[in-house]
Amino acid sequence: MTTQTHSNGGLSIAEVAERTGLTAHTLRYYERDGLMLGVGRNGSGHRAYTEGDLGWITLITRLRSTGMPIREIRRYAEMVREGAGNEEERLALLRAHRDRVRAQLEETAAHLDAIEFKVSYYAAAVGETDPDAELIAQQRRGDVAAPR
Amino acid sequence: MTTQTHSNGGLSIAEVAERTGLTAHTLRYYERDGLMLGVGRNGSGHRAYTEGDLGWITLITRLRSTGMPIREIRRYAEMVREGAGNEEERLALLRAHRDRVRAQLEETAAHLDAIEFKVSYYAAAVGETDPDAELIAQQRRGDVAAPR
DNA sequence: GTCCGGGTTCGAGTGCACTCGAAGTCAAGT
DNA sequence: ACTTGACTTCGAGTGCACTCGAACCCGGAC
Repeated sequence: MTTQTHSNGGLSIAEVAERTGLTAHTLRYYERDGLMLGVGRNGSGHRAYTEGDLGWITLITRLRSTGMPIREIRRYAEMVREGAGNEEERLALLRAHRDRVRAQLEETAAHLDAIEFKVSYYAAAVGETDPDAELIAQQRRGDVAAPR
Repeated sequence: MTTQTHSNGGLSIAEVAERTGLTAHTLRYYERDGLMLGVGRNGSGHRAYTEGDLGWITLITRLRSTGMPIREIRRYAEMVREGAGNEEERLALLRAHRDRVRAQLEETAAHLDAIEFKVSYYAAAVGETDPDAELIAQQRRGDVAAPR
């Protein structure tokens, strides 16, 4: 059997798992838990994902990996399922998350700085030249621009 | 009773909890789990933290909040407790973590971009002017420099 | 001398996000 | 007809990092 759903009515769970990096178990779990917008079935009762579902899963992945809890994603999914009329609420939810992510990003950057410093310390103690340490020192001094 | 340990022999667990933002429960848990370097006790058997302990807890917090698992912090603490001679191994551990944090930071930044985009989309749909969206658009165009 | 607040140890409980196993179905291949 | 393998649902189990409760102790205030 190919992993393709018959009569080309969509993507099988195995295909979606491969493309998204999630497991089939996790995809079913998300659906059970109300995170999906409604996944269709084919003649044999197998899930048939659309390209739109793929995009939605990508969004879920972004939200999850930036720390949004499952239950908040579920709330968002519920709003989307309800259809037009609650855009303001969706916007508020997304903005709140965006603000958290921004803060988290800054905090992580600060922690990273401290960790870099410690690495430099050990590199010096070990007598090994840390190529990164010198680069960072240059950036701090303004000798070179920070990358990206 | 003040929360200060008697005869000024160090900081009480309550003081450390307040200063670090961790709970007393968590501080005991970290010690039990081998994350600390050896916390002293006073005459009554109460923990008496030093300023050095404070610094170490700060490091643990940074490592934890950047995603280092407890057991890896324990490994690091063990090496520090073993004393001089394993600096190269400590360095390797820190570098590996640093690399993960760098990667994580980039990934989060990318996800944030996508979320910002979605916020702009909804802001436009709602007909509300998103002050941030315009700023970001300017940055993308190069009209203004990105902050910080 | 009794009370009280805050400390102590030990072990069990919680919340989150998966992760897995069991038992059954279904369509295609031989 | 039978086997195979990927799917289905359902519910239970796992790993991580705390988090909490119970039972006890100890030093200072009243």
